Amino acid sequence: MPELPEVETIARGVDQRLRLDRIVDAWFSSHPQPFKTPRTSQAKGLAGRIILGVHRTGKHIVCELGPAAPPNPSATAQPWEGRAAAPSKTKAHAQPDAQWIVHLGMTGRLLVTTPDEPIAAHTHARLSLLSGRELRFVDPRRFGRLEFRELDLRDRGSTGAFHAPGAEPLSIDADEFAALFRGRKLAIKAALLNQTLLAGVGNIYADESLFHAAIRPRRAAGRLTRAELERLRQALRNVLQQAIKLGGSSVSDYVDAGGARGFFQLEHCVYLRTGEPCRRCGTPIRRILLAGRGTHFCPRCQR
DNA sequence: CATTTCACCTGGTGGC
DNA sequence: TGCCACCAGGTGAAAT
Repeated sequence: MPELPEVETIARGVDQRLRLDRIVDAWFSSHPQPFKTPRTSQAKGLAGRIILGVHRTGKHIVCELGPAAPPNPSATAQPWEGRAAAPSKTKAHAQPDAQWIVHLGMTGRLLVTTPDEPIAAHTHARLSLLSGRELRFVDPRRFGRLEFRELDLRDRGSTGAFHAPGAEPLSIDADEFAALFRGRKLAIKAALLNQTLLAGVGNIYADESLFHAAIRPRRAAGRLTRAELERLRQALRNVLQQAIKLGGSSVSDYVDAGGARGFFQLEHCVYLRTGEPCRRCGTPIRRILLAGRGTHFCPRCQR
């Protein structure tokens, strides 16, 4: 489900709730698909580690993890009875030396729950935490992926050790943005969806940003004028920022880390509005197939 | 190399 | 109610 705004919302929600909490134990389902790193390695690698912070890159959620053994020897002697994610100065200064990387695929959810919360169907991971809560990964279609990696010495302490390959649409400048599409013959919509060019744009925000930039999805990426590309860059940035403000788009079942729905679906101008009147000109929104994806646009506003 | 197509999954919806 | 076709936020491998 999740594109950049949804993934950002979830990452922030998990970060707020679980920063400086500690993973006590990890359970995983027996389905093989979600595990980019073998389940057993993940379970072994995660157990006992502290969560130093959680952030987004592209459509990936990255949990920065610290050592399993508390750096303060006196803390080792204390039983793990703390209920809150009680931060201590030593913990706060610890450097990440491992990462848990979550990709939600189409239907993945990452939820912070109480342990008594009923286990949803298609739950593939449950991390129990020192605070008594759980971090759960639920994914009916199993397109999501979980990965655990230890950082080598070179990457220690740098929160950027894992990067999505493409550029970040919220921070890319006009020159870099234009360069991404130069000489390319594929449709601009297909280019927007290519994660090695731009990281984080999916079907909803590709369609919505092309509408706001008044550009037809089928236009060849390399044939757009500099002015059109700049319109597109700003439209994309505005749409993504607004969507983050509204907690993402809940089209069918998206919810954030606390189970709350987003509201940006109320602002959609074209996505899943086939046949409905364009919000700007009243012309019925058209749907075509492009790059194998449903593609929605206004035939009058978008040229 | 650039680009397109398809397989991977389950579930919801709407037509008959 | 059942059955079926079609649709769905993503991506990576295979084909072109």
